[in-house]
Amino acid sequence: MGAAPSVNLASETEMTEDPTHTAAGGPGARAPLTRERIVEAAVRLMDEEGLAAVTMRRVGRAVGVEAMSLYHHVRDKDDLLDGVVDHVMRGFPFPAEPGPSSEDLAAYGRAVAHAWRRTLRAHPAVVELLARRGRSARSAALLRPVEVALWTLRRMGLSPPDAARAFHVIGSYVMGSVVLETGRISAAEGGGGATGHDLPPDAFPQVLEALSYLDADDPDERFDFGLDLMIEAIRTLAGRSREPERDVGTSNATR
Amino acid sequence: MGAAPSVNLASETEMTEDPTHTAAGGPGARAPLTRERIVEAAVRLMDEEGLAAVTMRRVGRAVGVEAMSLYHHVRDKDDLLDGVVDHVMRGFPFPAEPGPSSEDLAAYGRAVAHAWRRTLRAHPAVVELLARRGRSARSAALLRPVEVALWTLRRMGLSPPDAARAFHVIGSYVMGSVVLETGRISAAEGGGGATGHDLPPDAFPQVLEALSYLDADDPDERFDFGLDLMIEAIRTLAGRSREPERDVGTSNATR
DNA sequence: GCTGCCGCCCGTACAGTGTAAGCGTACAGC
DNA sequence: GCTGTACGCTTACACTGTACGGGCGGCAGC
Repeated sequence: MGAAPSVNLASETEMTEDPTHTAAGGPGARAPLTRERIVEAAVRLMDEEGLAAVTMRRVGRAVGVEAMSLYHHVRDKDDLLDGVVDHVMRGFPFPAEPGPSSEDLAAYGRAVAHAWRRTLRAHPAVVELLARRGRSARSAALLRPVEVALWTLRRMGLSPPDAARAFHVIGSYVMGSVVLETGRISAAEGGGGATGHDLPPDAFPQVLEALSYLDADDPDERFDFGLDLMIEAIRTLAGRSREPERDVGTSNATR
Repeated sequence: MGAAPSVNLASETEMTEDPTHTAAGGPGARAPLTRERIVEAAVRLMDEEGLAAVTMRRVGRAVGVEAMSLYHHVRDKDDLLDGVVDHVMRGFPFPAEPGPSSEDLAAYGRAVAHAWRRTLRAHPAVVELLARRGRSARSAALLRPVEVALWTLRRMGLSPPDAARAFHVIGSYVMGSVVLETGRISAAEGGGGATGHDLPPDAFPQVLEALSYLDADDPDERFDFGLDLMIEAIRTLAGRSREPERDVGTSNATR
């Protein structure tokens, strides 16, 4: 966790926030209650109890304040959620700069994809937030990793339109795998097949068999399986795109 | 009071489903209000105004009934949403049976992926529902397309564990692409950059350029670009898997 | 006919949501 | 001292899901 709050004191969520106005009589304000503290509390709540638990009143309680007091630091709830996305993306673990060789760049691309995956899996609910707001939540913290990913694809030899396409493909894959996996997880812990109708045992044999394999597999290896596939394809595509020797970056858009 | 629905609201309403108490001479009950009608109204509401608009009261109004009356046909709201997923998946457009050749099977696989994509894009909110409930919503209507997809992969020559993996990869891609695209769409129609801070013009040049390409591209072609990539990879994987003397262990086949 | 009965629908009520409006108070500058 | 301002609190309103109880209509038995 790159941007982990060093304070880390709490260990207790809900009520631990003390009055705090007893502290120093100095010029300091009384227990700041900054926007950042609010956002951090919201992130914690989201990670621990899901997006539905992120409620103005719950967040307020977590920072020791009434709900309406939050509105002095966030415009409304959407603004708070934008702050949550921003805060999470500010923790994006950028990999170390790559070398110039094709293998280095491929490895770097893999590392960037892993960083995305790690970030999203650490806070699965942000996927829902990203899907919900789509384009409106475009903070610098969110765009920087996108920029790096696109830059990497260009460096691997893709033309601008191909880089955009490749980013969309890989991004979709990363996003979707997080959706599928965390959906699975939350359902697994959710209470042991509550709804009732278990699947009939003999219909859907393929599904039954596949489920056992999916459960047995390591999700990370499964993810790499698909990722390697795409990176390999990108390298061939790049090679084709670079055909006219030095001339990088022009045309060759449509295959 | 209860006997006079003619005076009843009817004013604005959602869309005034149907009169329900026409004629009334026959032996018929008074417009059954079956679970199916409720689910259909919920789907319509979800498609037109988003998942947040699916409210017991709103659904009730759409079928001409008070909210509490719905509870005689659905256990609770989650049950209703399960019904929504079920109803949508029952509309899955199964492609025609394939021939036995490898090309036919590949084309069939493509068609199945397209059917998934079409179904999800027609009702984008079900992605959120699937992600939220994950495993608990496993009706026959949902599992049948999964079974077909797995069956197709097996037919293409994949071993059971490879078929499971490939399904996960392609499924993630389909899911993710729908998330990205519909997120984009809903944001585009959502009100013209409401939040405020537009991105600084010169930072993130790659992002800016990529956005223009992504907007210009046809989403379906972009989707096919990634899909073909995966199907091609599957065919090689299948060929390798079916060849006994060639050891499958090359780095990404079996791990 | 009448009398129960029972499935369906409604009205009311309660806890919880986001947030608009106004009040109280502690500190800054004078 | 006084005053303006920033911040937190209280109250209030329109919503949400749903527990509870009551009423109305069509049925079986007689």
